[in-house]
Amino acid sequence: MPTPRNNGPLYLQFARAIQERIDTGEYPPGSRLPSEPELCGQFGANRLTVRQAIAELDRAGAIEIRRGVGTFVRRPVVRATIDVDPNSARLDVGSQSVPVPVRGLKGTEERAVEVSVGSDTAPDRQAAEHLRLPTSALTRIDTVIVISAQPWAVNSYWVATHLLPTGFAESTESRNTTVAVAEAIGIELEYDWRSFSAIAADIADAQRLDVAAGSPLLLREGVSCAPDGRPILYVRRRIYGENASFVMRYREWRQADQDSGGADTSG
Amino acid sequence: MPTPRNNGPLYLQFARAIQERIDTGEYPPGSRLPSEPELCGQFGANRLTVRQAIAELDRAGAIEIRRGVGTFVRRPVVRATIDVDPNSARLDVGSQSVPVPVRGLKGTEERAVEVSVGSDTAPDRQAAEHLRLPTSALTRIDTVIVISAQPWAVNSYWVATHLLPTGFAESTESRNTTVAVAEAIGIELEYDWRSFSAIAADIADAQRLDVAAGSPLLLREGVSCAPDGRPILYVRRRIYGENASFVMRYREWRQADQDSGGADTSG
DNA sequence: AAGTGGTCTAGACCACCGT
DNA sequence: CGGTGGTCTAGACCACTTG
Repeated sequence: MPTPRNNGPLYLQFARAIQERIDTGEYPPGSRLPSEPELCGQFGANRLTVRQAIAELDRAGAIEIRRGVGTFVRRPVVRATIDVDPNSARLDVGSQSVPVPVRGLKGTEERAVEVSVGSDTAPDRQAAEHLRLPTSALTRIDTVIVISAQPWAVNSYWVATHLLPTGFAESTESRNTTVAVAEAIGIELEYDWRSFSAIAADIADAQRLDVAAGSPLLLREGVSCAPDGRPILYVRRRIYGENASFVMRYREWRQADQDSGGADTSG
Repeated sequence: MPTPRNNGPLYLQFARAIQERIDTGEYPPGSRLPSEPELCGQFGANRLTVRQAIAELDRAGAIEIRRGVGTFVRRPVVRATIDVDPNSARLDVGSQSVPVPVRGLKGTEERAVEVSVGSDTAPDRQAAEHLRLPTSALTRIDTVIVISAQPWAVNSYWVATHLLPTGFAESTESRNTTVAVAEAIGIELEYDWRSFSAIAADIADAQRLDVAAGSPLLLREGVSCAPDGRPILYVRRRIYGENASFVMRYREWRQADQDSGGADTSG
């Protein structure tokens, strides 16, 4: 009996209705939403339609679904902050020392999960462009950074195959890959550039990060170069969006202009 | 006839299967996927199940669905790059001059879409904390940046209500809000800090940006302060992830160390 | 055992796009 | 017009969590 198509599809109307109940405090943070059958009754709609509305709110990050338990209004997220300091970050010494302000943070490790030579996907071609080499000349190292037994980020590194000693891949387990690469090829690496953008988790990344496909990821790409400027290493780090925030503290830099040599905490 | 629950739900198996066809080049970029009925036949499953697999790939950004036409493998995205230069960006003069390398880029404007005083949602409380004022003392200005008639970003600005002249909201149409605020309150604004992270589009942002709820957005937050360091303005800009990438060119900064006063292109 | 959310089917009708 | 994807229903069975 609801208005047919005046206000868009039913499931969006329901999603907006529930969101409004959250905004007005009718469903406060942490509280349980009515169960799916209950909402079906309230809205007079099929369960699948109601579920579509709920899925919308879930993807939007407004609610948290706990299977077998119920659906709850999400509390505001606390993100880890990582400083990006252009003055101290000029030497690329990697960045495993993520200052994550989360309880029980022990055991940070970077595990290589896959090494491929000369593969040719879209990111491979992008890497080839940045390093000015054909994809066939590159080795790609995929790793996962695990913090407190939780996958925190996935990385892909590309470097010219001829620079790497044979058997390098096997030796990189549980190590900082950037440092390992720099040592292996005997070149001190500097930042060329770094960039930030937001992407959707593809199916492979979603599996490795244990999140839903399409989840927002913070993509941090960059090239590290030799002291003479030759591009050596292309890195693509994908971090689950809620896990991190990169901060540039302009005012602090201004105040401590002559200070230098701070700890590298750039992610 | 398919294996029941050994490899996870059917729709994920189908999604992975289709993704693999894309990765192997069986479905090259730009090509049309089989229609839903065709895929139902291939997989021997219900249309809704197949659609769930397709939706997964859509959210992951692997495909593009054109209603009434078909479903296509997406071509790699070209992102606009925006330089973040800590040396030239010390004065906050706003940043409407986004150098977007997209054809037909004319007409950039920032429209105020909503002004509220003393509202008290989660972001409002965050703003209050950053500006060290109660939420009741703040005015919030929501704007949309439109480029080539396309919504490009949504912004929320918070500033102490008592600093603003009465009737300010009506005068900000089609203007750079940061500049307008700075002029209105008669204070020259500097960057205090800026941060980048990734968030999911909530329902309101999704509507304003004309994207699906849950789409990855690049969140750029920050505080601008008076020359004496007092925090004045808190900004929250949400940009559709595929639209922008913020770049820090360390090597260029190193090479041109004494140069200063470049154009402000920070988004 | 009871209640929650997760998956899947069969079938229907609609909105959009191209020809 | 025919084919595409979008929405919706009714009903079934399953997996998970809690008591």
